[in-house]
Amino acid sequence: MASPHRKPRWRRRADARPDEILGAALAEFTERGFEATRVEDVARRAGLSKAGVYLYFASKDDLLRALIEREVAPVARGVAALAEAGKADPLGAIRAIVAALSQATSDPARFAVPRVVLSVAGRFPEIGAYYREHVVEHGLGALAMLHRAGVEQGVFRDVDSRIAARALVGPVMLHAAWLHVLGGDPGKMSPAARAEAHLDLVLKGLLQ
Amino acid sequence: MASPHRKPRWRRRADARPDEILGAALAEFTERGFEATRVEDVARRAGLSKAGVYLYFASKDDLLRALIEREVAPVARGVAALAEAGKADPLGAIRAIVAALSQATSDPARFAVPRVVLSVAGRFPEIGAYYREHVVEHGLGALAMLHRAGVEQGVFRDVDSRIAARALVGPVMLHAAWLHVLGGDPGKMSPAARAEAHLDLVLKGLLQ
DNA sequence: ACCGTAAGTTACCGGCGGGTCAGTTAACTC
DNA sequence: GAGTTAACTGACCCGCCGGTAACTTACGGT
Repeated sequence: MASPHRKPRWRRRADARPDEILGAALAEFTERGFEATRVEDVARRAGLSKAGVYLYFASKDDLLRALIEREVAPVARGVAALAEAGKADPLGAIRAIVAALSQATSDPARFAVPRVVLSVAGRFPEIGAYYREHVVEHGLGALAMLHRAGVEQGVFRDVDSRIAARALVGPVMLHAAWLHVLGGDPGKMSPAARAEAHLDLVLKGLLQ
Repeated sequence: MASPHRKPRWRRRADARPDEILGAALAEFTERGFEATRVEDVARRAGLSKAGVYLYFASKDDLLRALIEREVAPVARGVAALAEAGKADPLGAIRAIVAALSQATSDPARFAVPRVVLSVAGRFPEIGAYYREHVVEHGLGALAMLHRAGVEQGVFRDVDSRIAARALVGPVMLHAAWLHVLGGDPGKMSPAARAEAHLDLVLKGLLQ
């Protein structure tokens, strides 16, 4: 006999679906790139059918936009919080931020979004602009403010704040791109040690 | 009458074709991205038919590989030359290299190849690896050698040479990515001035 | 128990684009 | 010139994938 309590072929879970689909999309986009992943791949990984995805997102492009927006929001909040908290001790805050950034960008999963943005920005300039405004500009702006605060307290030299911000972040990002995009060998140095060595150099300078 | 000396509908130019096709491919890939450009777009821009392209390149992927290889070669030679020439005056050489890099990466055309590599490296890991070995590793290696030379001459502090190389190049590349990939506003500061300010910071340090 | 509806599914369509093929024509050789 | 070869083209093929339409099923309300 067929049990009257057989488990349903699928469940109605309208609340959870969008997040699950976006999660699957991030994973697939990271592994194969946006253009090469089929909507059906995303659907399968999220545990529903392709048409199911189209119940929540109007198009593949829309899926990408929604993904970036979702991922950007928490980063933007985190940046603002860190910057605000560090005004009293700019040097300490900068140390903490660079260390945290070095740690975060060492994790392929946490570098996934920048990776995707980098690869699709050519085809979707709005996405590039969105990411720049909400993450890059915001983050560099926060560091620049910390630098200004440090100048006023007499700890930092009075150089261009944007240059200072880039000098702090640039090498970390270069390393991450080299590692995750170009497939570089991580080597034996830990993210923390790398951050330390980098900070020492930028703070004290390269000259003898 | 139909002139017997009418100009031919096309010319046989087997020697020039490959280069022209690669040039067209670079332009199209830069404008639209690799995935979004059709082989026919490349063909049209190169002035022949789509089937003509397939006389010289086995596939679209092959076209991409050939392009990267062609573009990488001169850069690799240039790097080697600069590094060799600068051993006597490491500080001067580093100044020159950073200034030249800042200048070069400000030009969208000269940043086109890195841009394309960045965007396709996910789908073609061999291309990422190739670029890393022949350009990034090579370039950073040359800078690291200059740093070692400077340490021995007593001009530079004895820090990790790879860290030093990244600190010199990272901020410049970050700025280029911000400018050309994310669509940042160039602003009024000239590439030369930016290089100067950056060098001043990294050489003398951020601390008061 | 039985609706009504929203959440799913399966099956399909259409066109786009990578790649090929059969024929054409430029240009070199003798 | 006639013959040969290799460069080049136009027209075509076909598989893939974004998107949709028509149908089913879970499930809350009465």
